[in-house]
Amino acid sequence: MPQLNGGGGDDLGANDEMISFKDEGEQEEKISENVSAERDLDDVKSSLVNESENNSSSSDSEQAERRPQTRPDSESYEKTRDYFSEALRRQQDGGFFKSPHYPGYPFLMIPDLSNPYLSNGSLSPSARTYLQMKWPLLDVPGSAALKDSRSPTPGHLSNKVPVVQHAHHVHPLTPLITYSNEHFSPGTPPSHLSPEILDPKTGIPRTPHPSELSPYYPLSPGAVGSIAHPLGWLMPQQGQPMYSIPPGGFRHPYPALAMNASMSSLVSSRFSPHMVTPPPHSLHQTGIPHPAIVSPAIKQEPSGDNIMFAIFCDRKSPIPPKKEEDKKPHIKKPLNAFMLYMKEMRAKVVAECTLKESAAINQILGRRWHSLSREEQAKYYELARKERQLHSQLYPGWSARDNYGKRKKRKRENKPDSKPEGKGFYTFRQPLFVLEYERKL
DNA sequence: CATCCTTTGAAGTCG
DNA sequence: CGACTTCAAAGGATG
Repeated sequence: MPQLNGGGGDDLGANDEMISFKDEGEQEEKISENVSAERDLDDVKSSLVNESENNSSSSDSEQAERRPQTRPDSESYEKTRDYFSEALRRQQDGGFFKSPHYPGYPFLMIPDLSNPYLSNGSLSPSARTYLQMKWPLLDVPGSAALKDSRSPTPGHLSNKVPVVQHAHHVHPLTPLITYSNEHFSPGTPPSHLSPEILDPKTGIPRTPHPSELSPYYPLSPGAVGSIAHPLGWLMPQQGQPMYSIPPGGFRHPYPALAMNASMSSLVSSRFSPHMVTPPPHSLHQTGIPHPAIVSPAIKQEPSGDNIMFAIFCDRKSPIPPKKEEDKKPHIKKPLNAFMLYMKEMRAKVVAECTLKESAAINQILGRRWHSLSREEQAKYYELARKERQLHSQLYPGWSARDNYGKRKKRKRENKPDSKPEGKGFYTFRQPLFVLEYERKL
């Protein structure tokens, strides 16, 4: 549950500098309301999840009262609905299932796990996107998959989970960006955040060339086309998947049967049974790991190259299978709402300023997080809730305890407000960076 | 090269 | 049960 700010939302002010720029920063149009609404916001945070489970949207009148300036959301929502329509149309046309131009990026058209509808009856944007992005590397079993990119329904495309293929010449993101960051970035978003590829010089959206679609996942020789990360908008930095893929990761311990069982409960009747039941022969190829699985044999965050190496060199994995089996793969924690928000917004903040230090970026994002409206935050809480839900379904036995203490993180001996050596840089300079950035906005 | 920094939230441990 | 700790992401800084 969201932690409440005991002091009326001053948790951001871990130090005095933070407090000082808290009042003069970005989004001035929100500040006045934030002062009064922040506590309210905090108060309601704790109820967001449960509330969203029962009624994914809060009172319209209340929202209108609280956030009159969030009206642009309706615009973006309209666009979102356009995406929906397009996605639905293509789905009905079978476009997603044909011509897997991006065979490595099936979209998981798993409907909302619990509450896909907003109060107005519309499908929750996050509900639709959530699972599309869940397994960004799903179904990239090997080069064969790529070579078989023309197959309408390739056998390797395991149907353990609903898999949606992109039509030719359709940007994998375009029809399926269901909730965008438009309301966060009214201006021209960075190309890596945008569902469209923007010309770096003109900023004009253009049709991405396949070779441009995936700067994150270099293809192995012989691979056909590049793969655009369906979560590129959400994880624009490295194009890393929500969860990393272990080397040889498609032999991961995640039991396909368990996945079938669990996923089937997530799959609505919208999906034909053939999508759910995978051909047995594909199991070993596409024993699709949830991206949360990270082999202990590698660093937690493999580069895109490593990922692709893992993908394309599955059988040539340098890690002996037995050794791999011995070591329990590292299953990451599901991301919480703020982490999801950070993933989505980080690149935008980075693009808007020269800062690259994550600590500074995170400070900005933390402030922005607090400036979000209730419904904006609710979107991420809902997303995080589904994240946890799916995670628990995928890894029934997993517990956060499994990762507890694994980092051998050196415990901070100092209190947060004290100034341990080595923290000086951040303690004194980072807020200035942030302040500078805030002033620019 | 491992860890720190920094953020919020979830979930763990501990008294 | 409340307080505290750890880990999720990120990447530059630091030792």
